[in-house]
Formats: sequence, C-alpha cells, structure tokens
Amino acid sequence: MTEKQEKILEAALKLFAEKGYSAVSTSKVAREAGVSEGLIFRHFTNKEGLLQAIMEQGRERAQSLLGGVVMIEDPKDTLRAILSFPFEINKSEHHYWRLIYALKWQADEYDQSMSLPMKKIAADAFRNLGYSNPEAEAELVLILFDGLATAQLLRKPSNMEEIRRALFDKYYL
Amino acid sequence: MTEKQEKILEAALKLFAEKGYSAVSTSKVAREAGVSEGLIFRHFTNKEGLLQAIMEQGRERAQSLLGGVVMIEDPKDTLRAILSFPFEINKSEHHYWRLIYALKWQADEYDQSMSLPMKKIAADAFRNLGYSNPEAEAELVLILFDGLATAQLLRKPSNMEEIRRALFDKYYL
DNA sequence: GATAAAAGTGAGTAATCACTTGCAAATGTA
DNA sequence: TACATTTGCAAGTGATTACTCACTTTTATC
Repeated sequence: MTEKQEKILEAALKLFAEKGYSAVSTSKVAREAGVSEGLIFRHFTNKEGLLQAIMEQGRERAQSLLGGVVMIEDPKDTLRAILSFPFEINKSEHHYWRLIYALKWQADEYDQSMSLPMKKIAADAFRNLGYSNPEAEAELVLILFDGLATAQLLRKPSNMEEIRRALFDKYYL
Repeated sequence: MTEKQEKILEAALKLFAEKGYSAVSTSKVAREAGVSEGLIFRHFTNKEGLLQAIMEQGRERAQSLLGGVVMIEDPKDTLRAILSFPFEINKSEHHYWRLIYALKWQADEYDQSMSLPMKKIAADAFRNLGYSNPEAEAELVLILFDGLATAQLLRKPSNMEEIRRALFDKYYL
C-alpha cells in the first residue's frame, strides 16, 4: 500500500461518508487526495472497486471489535458491551460507520456481515438469562443498536449518558 | 395539479426512494413518468425543487398522523401509538419513509420537523407516568422509533409482532 | 369563436461523468 | 549500471448530467 493509495482511500471515505457515494465524483476524490484522477483507476479498477476497498478495511476493523465480545462469559456483560458500542463511536471510526449506514439505503441487498453474528451473540445471552423469547429480544437489540448508532452519528443528543442509563435500566444492566 | 404533474412526483418518489436522490437523473424521472424532461423544469424549477415538492407532500401526511396522537389522553396509549407507527408503515407510505430515512444521511442538516414534536409528546407522556428522567426517556423513544422504522423498511424481520411484544413489555404497555 | 395563459415538447447547451491511453518518473533487482 | 516493473500524471474519450429555449398544443375566459 503506497502513500498515495492510502491518501485516496482516506479522501474517498471522507467524501463518500459526508456527501454519499453517488454524489461524489472520482475527480473530486482525486482533488481531495492530491492525486491525479487516473491513479484511482490504476489502483482500484473503477469507482465501485474503490468503494469495495474502503468497505473491506472497515469490515476487518468491525470483525476485530466483535471478536472481543464473543470472549465475554457473563451474559449481562455481553449485552452491556453490545449496547455500549454505539455510544463509543470515536472520531476515527465516525466516517466509516456513517458510510455503512448511508449505504444501507442505496445498496440493493442489506449487508448482514455485522448484524448476523451480533444477533447470534445477543440471542445466546438472552437464552442464558432465561428470557422467554430470546430471538425476538435479540432482534430488538439489533434495532436498538441501529437507532443508537443513528443518533450518535446524526442527531448527536447532548444527554447520551442519561439515555444509556434509561436503556440499561430496562434490561437491568 | 395536472395529471402529468402527479405522474412526475410519483415517478420521482419511487426512483429517489429506491436508488437515492443523486443517483437518479431528471431524464430517468421523465422516462419513468412518460413525460418530456423539460416539463419537470417547467413545473418544479430544478431537480432540488422536485425533491422539495415530494417532501412537502410527505410532511403534510406526517403532520396529520401526528395530529391524531396529540388528542390521546392516557399517556400509556400515547406511547403505544408512537411506538406502533413503525410497525404500521403500509405499502403506499413505504416509498416516502424510505426516501426520508435515506436523505438523513446525505442532507447537511437533519430534518427535525417530525422528531421534535414527537419528542415533546413522548416527554409529556413519561412525565405524566412519573418517570424520573422524561427527557432522556423521550430521546430513547425517538431512537427506538428510528431503529424500528429502519427494520421495517430495510431488514423486514419476520417476527415483528413478537418484537413489538418484547418492546411493549419493557414499558409495561 | 377569438384570445391569452398554461401545459407540454424536443432539440439543443456547456459542464461533468467514469474511464482510457501514452508516456515519464520512481523503484526494485541483477 | 542495466533492465524490468510499478507508480504516477496529463490529456484525452464518448456518454450523461442538469437545465434552457423556441416552439406547438391544450385549456380557460369573455
């Protein structure tokens, strides 16, 4: 990975996340990255390939995050960890998550590489806690995760810590 | 409002919702509507104006929906009504809601014309029920609303009724 | 039925789109 | 040093973009 290759990925991630994939031209990515437009196609074949490269980077990061949750033994700690994720999206991850959530509404198929394993983990936790309908509970956690991430990325409420408290109370966490 | 004007709005709503605003050209809207491209600009000035006209239509529909909730007296019924909305998005409203949620991630400013009044209504309901932090609880309801709508529009889980039950149990509804 | 306004068309416009090509500079390898 | 490969750039390509304009057809009013 050359320096200019990283510059391109960085610029594309920023612009795609802020303006949307189809609203950003390859020439704008090139200008933002301080690189000739042709170089994008040399390294990533086409615009779609550029997007794929970004998503692949992010998928690796997400996989490692999820990997840590699987190791947790106490089911309450597992739920705490899952529901805490959206509250802890930091500056460096912000662009990536924003792009993922924006793409959901444009792509033809919903990307389940993140949500499917997370649902399984959550369902197991609820089963261990004796909940009567762990599958539905797990789905509700996914729904909460989506809503929380959206709030954190878009609406940015000032009282996130109080919201977390109100939420955790409902699960006795 | 002429017949062709309605055809244009209908076609634009469908395409914008399915493919995204900036991914759909005015020529494609014209072809879908069975109309000359110039007519779009005669009636709606420019592409942005076409989007505004669609959003205005939707805002009116949303306002009337929300108007019904304000009349409810029992605070538990109010919360039931708010949290039931996402479960009841029907086919005719589907395109409009999908467009709204997709646009959130592209527009520079978050549209609060729906969420702000809804938050106020929810906060009042929680206050009447004696919750200790009604503002945070209201924000959490907004977050749930977003997550539920996203699920209904995108992921379409098969067990929505069980999810609703699990959710309502947490609020003793 | 005459006339004016509104609705609608189709062929244009310059700018921008994703992408290609030919060639030079940098880099690795012997 | 010699040579091959990779990296990079500038100037293109045809297609498509949002939008305009001159024009015809339909509709409303008296």
